[in-house]
Formats: sequence, C-alpha cells, structure tokens
Amino acid sequence: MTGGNSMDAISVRGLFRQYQSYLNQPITVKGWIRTLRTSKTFGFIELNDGTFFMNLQVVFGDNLNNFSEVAKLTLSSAICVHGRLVESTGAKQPFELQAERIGIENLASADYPLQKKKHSFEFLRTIAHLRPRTNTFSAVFRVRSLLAFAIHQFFQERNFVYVQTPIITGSDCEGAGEMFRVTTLSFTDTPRNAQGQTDFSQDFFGKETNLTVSGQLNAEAYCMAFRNVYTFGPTFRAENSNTARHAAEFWMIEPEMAFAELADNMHIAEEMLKYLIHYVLENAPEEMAFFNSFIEPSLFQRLTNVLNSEFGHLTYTEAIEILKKADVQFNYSIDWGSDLQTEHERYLTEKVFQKPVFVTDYPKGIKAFYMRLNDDDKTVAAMDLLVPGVGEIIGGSQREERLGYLDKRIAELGLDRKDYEWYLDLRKYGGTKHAGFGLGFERLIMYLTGITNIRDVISFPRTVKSADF
RNA sequence: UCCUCGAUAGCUCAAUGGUAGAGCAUGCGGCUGUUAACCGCAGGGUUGUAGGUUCGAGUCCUACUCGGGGAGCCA
Repeated sequence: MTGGNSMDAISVRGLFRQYQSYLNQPITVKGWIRTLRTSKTFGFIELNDGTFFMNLQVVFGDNLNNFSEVAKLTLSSAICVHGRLVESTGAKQPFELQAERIGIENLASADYPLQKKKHSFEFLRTIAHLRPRTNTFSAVFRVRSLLAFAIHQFFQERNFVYVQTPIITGSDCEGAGEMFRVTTLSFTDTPRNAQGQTDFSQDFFGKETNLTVSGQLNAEAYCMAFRNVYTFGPTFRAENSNTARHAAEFWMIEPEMAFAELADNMHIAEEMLKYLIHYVLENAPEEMAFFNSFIEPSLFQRLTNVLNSEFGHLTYTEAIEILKKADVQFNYSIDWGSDLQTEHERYLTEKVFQKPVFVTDYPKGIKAFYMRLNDDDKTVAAMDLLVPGVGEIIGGSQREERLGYLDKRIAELGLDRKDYEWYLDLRKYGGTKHAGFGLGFERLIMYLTGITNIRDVISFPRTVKSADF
C-alpha cells in the first residue's frame, strides 16, 4: 500500500481493544509524541495517534540507528514506529511497543506551547487550534462526536425523520432572541427607500434576512407531514450574553411530534437524556473515566443517579409555592406571573429535587405565542427541564393547534398576521395536537462531561467580542 | 449590558512605593525501566494599553482593552 495514511498502520485504539492478538507481533504505528523521557541508552515515548484517548508507550534503545535524534524529539513531533508489541514491566500499562525503527515525519518546533503540565482552560482557549491535542479536549470532542451520533440513532430508532431546516431565515417572527443579519448590501453606500430606511428590496433575497434562531416553526411544517421529526443544526443568537452557558453560535436538537401532548413531550425528553447518558458511558468509557477523575469527581454518581431516578415534575404554580416557603433568602422576589430566576431554578433542581426536574404550565405572559393555552386561560402547556449545575437544558411545549386561539394570541401580542400566514395554514389543513422541545447540544455535553464553560465544548467558540480561528 | 475580581518570563504564580524572582517549559550536560521521570548548569522581561501622582511605580490614581466569576436573556 502506498501513501502514509493510517490504513497501513495499526491504530492505537485497535491495540488497546485487543492487544493480545498483537503480542510479540511486528507492527507499525503512526502518531504524535505526547511526552518523551530519556536516559543515556534508552527512552520512552508516549504516542497518541488520534484514534484513542490513551497513549501507547514506545520503548526505544540505542540499537536504533537514529537513537540520538529520536532522544531529542520535541513534543508533538510526528513519527512512524515499527517494532514489536510486548507485555510491559511498568505498572501503568499492560503492553508497550519495543521500537526497532522510528521514522521522523515532522520535527515539531521547540516552542510548542503545550507542555507536560496542566494548563488553564483560559490559556487553552487562546490556542484553540492546538487544544484538541490535550487530554481534556481529546475527551470532550470525541464525546461530542459520539453524542451527535447517538442523538441521530435515538430518533432514527424511533422512526423520526431528520429535517434540515434553513439557516438563513426570512422571517423575523421567531421571537427567540436578537438575530444576526444576512446581507450583501454595501455598508458605505446603503440603498435607501423613500422614507430614508434601508431598502432591503435591493438586498440579495429582496427582503430582510437573518441567521436562524430556531428551526421549530419550519419543523412544525414537516411534523404535519411526517408525524415525528427532529432537527439538529446550528443556531445563532446575537444576544450580548457573557456567561459560561451562552454562545452566539451553538447547536440545537428540536424534535416535533404530531398527535402528542405535553406529557408525551416530557416522556421522550427523559427517555432521550437517559439514552444519551447510557450511550456515552458505554461507548466512551476511558473519556468518561477521565472526566470523573479530573473534571468532576462525582460525575459517575450524578449520572447514575439520573439513570436510576424518575425526573421530577411540578407546575410553575407549585414551584412558586415551594419557593415562597423556602428557608432561603432570594435576591429576586417570587411573584406568580414573573419568570423564575436562575437562583430559583437552581434551588429547585439542586436543593429540593437533587435531580432533573420538569417545570410545566407557565403563565402565558412569559412564554411564546405558539404555546398551547391551558383551560385555566392563564397558563400555557410549556415545560422547561432544569438540571443541577447547568440549569435549563431543555425548553419546550405543546403547540397551539386551534386556529382561533392562535389567531387571537397573535393579535393580543400585536404581531403581524401576514408573517404567520403559512404557520397558520398548518392549523387550517389537518392541524393536530403536537408538541416539541429544544435541547441545547452544548449544554447537554456540559451536563454529561462536567465541563462548566460552553467555550470548552465547542471547537472554535463564537461569543461576544470573540470569533478567532 | 450590570456587579465583581484580575492582567508580571512560553505556562502557573511571587515580589512593604526603593536592584523584577521561583517552579514548570526550552537549550546543554548527567543518569540502564521511566510514568507530569529525576539531578546539574544556562538562556529567557518595554510588568495589557495610554495618561497621571512621586526623587522613584509591577505596586498608588484615571481611562481604555482583554479575560475569569456572578446576574440579566436563553438553549
């Protein structure tokens, strides 16, 4: 075989998964030097080939024709090792590669910024192009990849149809936050209409367009054709949010189910979260063990607790009663009608329930227009899933399927009915009960890994005042 | 956007208003089984930026920039 790809080399993952079958065999491995230790006539290399979280220990001696060169290899140099796999006498690994030839593919510059020590997450963010080579980020991004796959698998197993909704949206009616404008108009010579305003009729799409803040409304259209659908894609919010839980660009999963009510919605959300926890524990045991040891010491306990317990349920009104009786001094007052503050949510999920908890039936005044009005005429069939540590990880609702009610709600809020014509059509033509929710993909990763800053679960994070790399 | 803390060597951090240091990393040397190896020596600085106070500023004051934590908004 020609070329230098991994096709003709054994993967470190393969070795770790079944090293017995390679013992005392000659093998070739290609990878990067994570760390190297030498003595006068021998040395050790910890080699990472990208396929596995753990490193392969390579032992080399002065029988190598380029021993002195190898002994001076810098961290992150790329090498090709040919040798024999043997059982290790060291305590920390069951096997090691006794090198017979080491080819040097690239000698890394000595000023390689990652050292054999712990680095702060803040520093690593400044070298986001190199940080995937660290243990932590190697673990985070392999888990992220597995979770993305698991989400598809979860929904596909249940015959949900994956819908790719548009990233550029022409409707300004999604109401989920500030939007990023998409335009080809000149900023120095902006076309104006008779009123002196920007003339978007001359823009690329002939109208004002933005990056999507949610695929939900589009997903509802496909829901009414395929019954159960989900979206999984990037989402953009131009909010000036400076927190560890917000990014300007993030990924969201939005299932939407026809003939479903709020209870079905919560049921699938709980089932999904448990499925995903189970999946990563099963398929990324080394990575999860690393998180449990170095990122959040009680991670396994917490996740096991989630797997083994029923999620809590309470209505917004019940939550208000609990908070009023709470033996805690809150900074924000508790009044029926105002939204729950972070401190309230944390109290509920971390102190009262100590597990994920659904809060349902919020006052209509603090929720979106499309949520289904309850019979009390005061609350809507909304649900937020609060989890310890991260806060709100899921927000969803049963949608208002009754044309008259939706019409009335749009009028009440002073929205322009014209903008919702197609959305109202969905009710006109066979509209059924339906429900769905949005899951923040990064918040999910944070919850399952114990990483506390969203910037550390996105490859190249985009946040306020920061779009490097 | 608000509150709060911070910015000193490549990294992590010290330094009563009075000569800017250490550990790690890097370079060189030593070491026959290491595990963030170990031991010795060396190089490495416009103390975030711009002003100000002072005989003298890393240190005090003002503004700005960037970053951490918290809040709002949300996923």
